Amino acid sequence: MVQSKSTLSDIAKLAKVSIKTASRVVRKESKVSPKTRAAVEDAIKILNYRPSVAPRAAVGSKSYVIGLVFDNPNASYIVELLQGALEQARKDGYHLIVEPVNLSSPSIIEDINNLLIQSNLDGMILPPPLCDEPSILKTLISAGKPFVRISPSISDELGLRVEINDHDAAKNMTNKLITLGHKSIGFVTGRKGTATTRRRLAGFYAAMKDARLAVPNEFVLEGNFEYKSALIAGEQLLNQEKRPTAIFASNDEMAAGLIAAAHKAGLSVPGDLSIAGFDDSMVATVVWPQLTTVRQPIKDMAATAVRILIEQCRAEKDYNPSNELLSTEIITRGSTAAKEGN
Amino acid sequence: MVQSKSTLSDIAKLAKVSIKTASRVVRKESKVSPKTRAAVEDAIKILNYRPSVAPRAAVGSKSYVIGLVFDNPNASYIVELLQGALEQARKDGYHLIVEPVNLSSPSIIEDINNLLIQSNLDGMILPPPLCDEPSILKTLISAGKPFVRISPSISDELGLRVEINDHDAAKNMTNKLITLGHKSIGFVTGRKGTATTRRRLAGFYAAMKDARLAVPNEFVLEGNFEYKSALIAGEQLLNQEKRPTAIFASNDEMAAGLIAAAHKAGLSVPGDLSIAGFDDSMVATVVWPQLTTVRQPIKDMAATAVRILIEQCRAEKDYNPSNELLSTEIITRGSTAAKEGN
DNA sequence: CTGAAAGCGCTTACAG
DNA sequence: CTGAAAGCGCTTACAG
Repeated sequence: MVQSKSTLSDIAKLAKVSIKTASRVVRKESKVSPKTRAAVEDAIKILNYRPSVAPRAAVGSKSYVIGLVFDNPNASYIVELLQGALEQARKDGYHLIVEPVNLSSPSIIEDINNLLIQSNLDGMILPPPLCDEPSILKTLISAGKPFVRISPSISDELGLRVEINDHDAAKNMTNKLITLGHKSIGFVTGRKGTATTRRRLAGFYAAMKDARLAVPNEFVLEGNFEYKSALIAGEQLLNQEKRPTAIFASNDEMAAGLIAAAHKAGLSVPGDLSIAGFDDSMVATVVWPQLTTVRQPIKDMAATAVRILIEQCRAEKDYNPSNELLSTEIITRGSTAAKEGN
Repeated sequence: MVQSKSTLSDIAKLAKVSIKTASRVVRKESKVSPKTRAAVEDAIKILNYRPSVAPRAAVGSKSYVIGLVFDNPNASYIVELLQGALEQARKDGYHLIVEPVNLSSPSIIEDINNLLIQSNLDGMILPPPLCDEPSILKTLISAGKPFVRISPSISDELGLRVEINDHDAAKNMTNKLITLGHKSIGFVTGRKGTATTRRRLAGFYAAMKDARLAVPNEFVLEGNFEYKSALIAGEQLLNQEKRPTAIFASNDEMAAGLIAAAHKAGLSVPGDLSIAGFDDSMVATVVWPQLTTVRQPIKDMAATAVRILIEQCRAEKDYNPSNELLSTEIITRGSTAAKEGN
C-alpha cells in the first residue's frame, strides 16, 4: 500500500518489455498490442507505479503541469475555484501550480513569465480580474502557452473562455422579486467598467422593462463589489422619503452591506425591505437573515476551465476548441419576502 | 524583459566557467572565489536565468518543492493560509504544491503518498484538521519527509509545530468583556475533542475565576465551530429567563450564529447582548454589527511554517529545529458594548 | 577554489 | 507493434 518510488524501468523489467513500451502504456498511446498492454498494466498495479512529474517536464515539450494565478480579494471565490480546478486536474493526471500575484505590482509580467519558465507550464487558468489584463494575455500568447479565462470582461477571441450568462441570471432574479409583488426595486452595481457589472445591470433593466416597471435613476446605486460600498450607498438611499421595497445587489458581500444599512435605518429585513444577492458565497449563509441569491457554479467553472485547457494541451492540430457557458440557479432564503399588501 | 528559457550552460559559457561552477553560484554554495561569483552573477542577470524546477527534482534528493494539503471547510482560513505559505515559499526560492484532500476518504493515505512520490516533495505543511490524523503523520515519518503542523490538537513531538496561545487569547478576550462591566458571560465551545476547543474554554474559565465571577453550567454551550451549532445553542439559551449579558464564541462563524439567535429572540446586539468571536475571519466584517474578535495571524503562521520547514530541508545534521508560538490581538468592533447601568 | 564525467527517470526522434 | 540510443537541464560524487 504505502510504497516508495518505483520507476519505469522497474515496470519494464517486470513486464518483460522495453522501457519505451512501458512508457507507451503509461502515456496511453495507441500502438501497443493488447497482450503487451495488459502485462504492463499488471506491473504498474503490482508496483503501484506513478510517473514522476519532474523528468517528464525536464525532457519533453509537455510538463503535465498547469498554472492557476489569482489576485482576487474574495476568499470564498478563490477557495471554490481552487477546489474545482485541483479536482479536475487530478482527474486528468495533471498537476496544478497555484500562485497569488499582485495585479498592481510592477513585476507582475516578470512574475508570470518566471512561473512559466521555471515550471515549464503547459498552460494557464486566468480568473478575474487577471483575465482582463492585456499585458498578461500578451505574455502568454508570445510564450505560445494556451490559456483559459474565467468570466472575462472583454469577449475578444484571445484564448478560451468559461462564463455564465450574467444577463439572464440577473433578469431571472429581478423577475423573482417582481413576482413577489415588488414594484419599487433598487439595484447596486458592481465595480465600474467590468462586463459582469454591465451585464447584471442590463439584465435587471430588461426584467423591469418587460414588467413595465419604472426605475428611477436614484434607485440604481454604484457599488464596487465590496461590503462598504453597498453600506454607504444603502444608507444614503434608505434615509430618503421615497425608497424601494426591494434591492438587488450585484454580489453577496454588497447584499450583506445592505442588510447592515437597513439595520441602521431601523428597517427590518425582509419585512420592510427585501434584499437579494449574487454568487451564493459563504457570506450568504452567515448573515441574518440568510440571503436569497444567484448561485454561480464557481467550482464547475474552474473544473471546466481546467478540462478544456488540458484538452487543448493534448490536442492535435485539427482540434477546434470551444468556449463554455454554464448556467446559474436562484437560491431562495430568508432575505426576501412577498411585499405586504399584495 | 520577457525572455525565453536560458540554461545553466548558457550561463557557464557567458561567464567562461564550467557548468558545475555556475551551478555552485546559483545554489549559493560557499566555495567560489568572489571574482568568479561576480562573473556568474552578471551572466545570470544578463540572461535573466531561472533554474528549472524539473531537472533539479529529477536528479537530486532535493526537489525544492513542498506540499500543502488541506481539508478545511473554512474558506477564509484556507485563503489566508495559502497566501502566507505561497509568499514565503517564493521568497525562499521554493515552489508550493497545493492539494485539497478528503480526510474521510479511504484513499487519503494513498493520495498523500502519491503526491509525495510523484512530485518528490521535500516536505509538507499540515494545517488542522489534517495535522491531527496519526496515519498521515506516520506516512510522512516512514517516508522520511519533514513536516510542520499548524495548530495541532495534540502536542506530541512529531515534526515541528506552529501555534498560537489559545488559552491566553481567550483569557484576554474574557477579561475585556469583564472590564466592560459584564458579570454574566456565556461561552460557546468549538468542536469536541480538539485542543483548540479545550484551551479556549480553559482561558475563559481562568479569566472568570480570576475575577471571582460564577459560570453557571448552562452558560457554557457546546458548539462545533459551525454557524448552525451556535444558532441552535444560542436560541435555546436566550429564550430562558436567566441569560448572560455577553457571550464569547470560540470562532467568528459561531458568533455570527449567535447574532442570528439574538435577532430571533428579539434582542439587540450589542444593546441587550454583547457578542465576541475568535479568528478575525472575513465573517467578522460582513455581519451586522461587525464582530469584536481575536485576530489570529493565520498568514504569519503559514509563512512561519514554510520558513521552518525549508530551514529543516536545508539543514545539516547538527540543525536543531524549534517550534514557534505566535501572538494574537484583540480587535474591537461593534458587537460588544459596556453593560448598561455601569 | 574549479572542472570533466556520470546519471536522475523519463521522452523524443529514429530504426526495424 | 516494439526497441536501442541520445538527450532534457540539472546535481552528485570524484579528481585535481
